[in-house]
Amino acid sequence: MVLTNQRHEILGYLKRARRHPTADQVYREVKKKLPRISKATVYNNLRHLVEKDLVEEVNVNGVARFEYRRNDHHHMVCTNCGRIDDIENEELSRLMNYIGSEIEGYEIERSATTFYGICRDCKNERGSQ
Amino acid sequence: MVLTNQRHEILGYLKRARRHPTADQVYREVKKKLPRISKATVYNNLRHLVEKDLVEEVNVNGVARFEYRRNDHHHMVCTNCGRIDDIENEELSRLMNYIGSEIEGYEIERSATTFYGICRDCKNERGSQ
DNA sequence: GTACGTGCAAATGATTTGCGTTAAG
DNA sequence: CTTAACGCAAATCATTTGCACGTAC
Repeated sequence: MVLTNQRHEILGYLKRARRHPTADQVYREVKKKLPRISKATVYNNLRHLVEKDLVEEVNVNGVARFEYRRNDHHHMVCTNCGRIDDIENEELSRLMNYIGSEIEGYEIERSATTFYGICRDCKNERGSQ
Repeated sequence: MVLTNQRHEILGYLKRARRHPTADQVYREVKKKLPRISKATVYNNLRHLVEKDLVEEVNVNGVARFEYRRNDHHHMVCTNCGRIDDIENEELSRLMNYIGSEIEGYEIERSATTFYGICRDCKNERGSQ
């Protein structure tokens, strides 16, 4: 893989990011370091990094979000503010892998579990209104 | 809810459809019965039906797909042809509900599990090439 | 009669692509 | 050197919106 400056900065930013940024957010952030970078380059690189399994893509409401690949985990999406949190649950991961291996006909490559709800911050805000 | 002809046909089509059609597929099919229907009407109604919980929306690769709401179930998406199949697994449903109820802070409303892989048809096609 | 729904066309927003130029290995 | 990657602008695709007209109840 050709390690360009652009690719390096994009991956670096994702490594640091706690949240799950959209392509546009990655673009804005990386632009601070590399002001001449184009949006197309960000999109191309994100796709590339996902293909190389260095980055994970999570699709929420039709918008792609990205995160540096780490342990097997699941997602919680706040339906109010759009925030995503990671959760780990070994029992769930184990069951998913087991089911994946048992499905007739299909050859499962991966799986994703997402919980939707209201995050603590949004719940508090609502309560205090 | 105002039950217009358009809404009736859209819901009727989804009830019959075995697959999980996109908005465009719904449009094309319903157009056969109601040639003057517009795409906007299809989109508006699909959104409406989802809000009313009569229809379920599944987002795959950034494209919305729809299905008439039935039992709690999960999805398998073929990464080759895009086909979606439903699977039921009580143990998984039970565990998901349990985890959802236990997550600190979040107030979970729903959850979704999707398996990605190669379906039987695509596997056979590849094998015979 | 009135609010809600429809059809059309235009707008939006995310993502992709074509192409001439640049830089990594 | 040579191929992959870049930057830019234009294109594409799914979805939404504004508005004048029509229809369910």
